[in-house]
Amino acid sequence: MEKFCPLEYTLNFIKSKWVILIIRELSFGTCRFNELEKRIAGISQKVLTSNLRFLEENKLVERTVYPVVPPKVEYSLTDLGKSLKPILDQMSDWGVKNYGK
Amino acid sequence: MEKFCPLEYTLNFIKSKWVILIIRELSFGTCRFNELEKRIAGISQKVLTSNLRFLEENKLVERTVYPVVPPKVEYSLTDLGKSLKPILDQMSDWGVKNYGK
DNA sequence: CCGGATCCAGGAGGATACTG
DNA sequence: CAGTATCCTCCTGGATCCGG
Repeated sequence: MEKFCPLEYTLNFIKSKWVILIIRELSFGTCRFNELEKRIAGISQKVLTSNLRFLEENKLVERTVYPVVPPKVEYSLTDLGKSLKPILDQMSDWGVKNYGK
Repeated sequence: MEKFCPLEYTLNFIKSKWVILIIRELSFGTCRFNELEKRIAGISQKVLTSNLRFLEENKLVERTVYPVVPPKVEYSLTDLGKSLKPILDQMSDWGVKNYGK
């Protein structure tokens, strides 16, 4: 049996390039699927979908479906998701400061 | 051409489960290859080697070879490597606080 | 003691086409 | 608009064996 490692636990949520980009976009506010796809350059529909599912399962992101035609689905960060933001900000700061060293 | 993303840049260094464990071990002080292998449960020689090479290439870890028989090689964190520690600590804190939510 | 060389499995993610 | 369904490629990392 593996010992629980909080560091590894957290890493599992943010180790994906796409996940952190999604969290950053959603930190600006609620956003529709299509809007996310446009804002995150290079992401495919499949990858966006699977990453959003993953984030939803882990309660970092909330999904709201409006039963209209055409479909409308909105995504937003939960409080738990928002609580990751300081970590991402710190990582971003480190990148700015140490790029190219 | 891709735009530079500091967040993604930093993530590249710490997204590996093994890398963060190695950095954490080395944050306690200089360590030999064999010692690292024993302390990091479950890591294989190949993976430990390749991760250390990666960290060395990116100047996060320093490698010192003593030309003796049997071979002796010591690894330690550079200042750049040490500067990642606060980020790892913050991630660890988040894991402790939010595990199981 | 410290690796390098080789082979292999699993998962992330890209490309493309299709649908309620 | 918001996905599903397929197929395919690359990379991480596990297992094992060999060498200075």
